[in-house]
Amino acid sequence: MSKRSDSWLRLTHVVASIEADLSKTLQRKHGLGLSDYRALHRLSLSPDLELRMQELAAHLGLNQSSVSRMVERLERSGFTVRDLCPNDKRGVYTVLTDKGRTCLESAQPDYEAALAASLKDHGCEDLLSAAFIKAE
Amino acid sequence: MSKRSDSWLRLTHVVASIEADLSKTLQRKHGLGLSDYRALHRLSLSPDLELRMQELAAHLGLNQSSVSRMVERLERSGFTVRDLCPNDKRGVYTVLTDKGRTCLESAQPDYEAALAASLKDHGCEDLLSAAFIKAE
DNA sequence: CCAGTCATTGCATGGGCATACATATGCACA
DNA sequence: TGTGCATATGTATGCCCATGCAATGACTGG
Repeated sequence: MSKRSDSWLRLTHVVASIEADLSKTLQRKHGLGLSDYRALHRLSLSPDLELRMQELAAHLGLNQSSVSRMVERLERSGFTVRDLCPNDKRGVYTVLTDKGRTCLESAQPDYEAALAASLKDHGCEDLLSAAFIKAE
Repeated sequence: MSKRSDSWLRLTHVVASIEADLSKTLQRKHGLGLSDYRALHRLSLSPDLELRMQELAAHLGLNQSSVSRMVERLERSGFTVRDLCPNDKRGVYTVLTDKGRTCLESAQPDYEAALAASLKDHGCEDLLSAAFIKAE
């Protein structure tokens, strides 16, 4: 009955479907999960190519423990290294490696392309502009 | 750089956050998962309060196997019962029980309220209307 | 009899919550 | 001033859950 929850359902389906597309593309072409890709991306935007776990978690919208394990994955793949924070011995920096940067750069075009294609596939080419008309 | 992927990221974060809110509300107040709630809802819309696994999967945007296990959960809680399809012995109907209908009816107002509140919290009160301006 | 369809099941994965542990910080009190 | 304790913060780990994929088994229809 509620128009609102009905629209919400549609929106979530579309978003989930597109996210799945992106995830599969990244996995297939680069062996990278969606969160992993986004983590690399975030790191690449950071001045020193490094972020603390919490910052990463906040940026990605993930739980702190999930990030801890994600970083473990990234580190196993050689895309990042952990670096102890000198000032605060509790803190841990995750630093993007050259390999990580290279991987990101190779994945980025595929990600962008897949996003554009998937949006189009779902007839949502103007969803993003519509969604953020008034955002800031 | 890409404005598109940037907006997409924002959108996914908002959606994920709201979905998490909804999920927690349902879990806390009714012991129901988000997919479970939506399954009950779909079933309630069906003429005979029943759907086959595949139909349910399609409606929910979930994998067939996920639905199979979800129905297992619902059945354990007494919200649905399985019913063999007479014409096609491969098929299985999932039928909403009275208990299931009751549970859904009690959860529905909370779901709607939580959705409205969460949308508001995220400053997305007009996201839905914006998103579907041109949809049909 | 064979190809396609439906549901279930084994397995792997990513995520969250609660907890543990190390460190930091602030505060009370002598 | 300094010491010690309580509390807060940062990360890692154990556990559980929902989901997807692939394989299986039952059945259908040509």
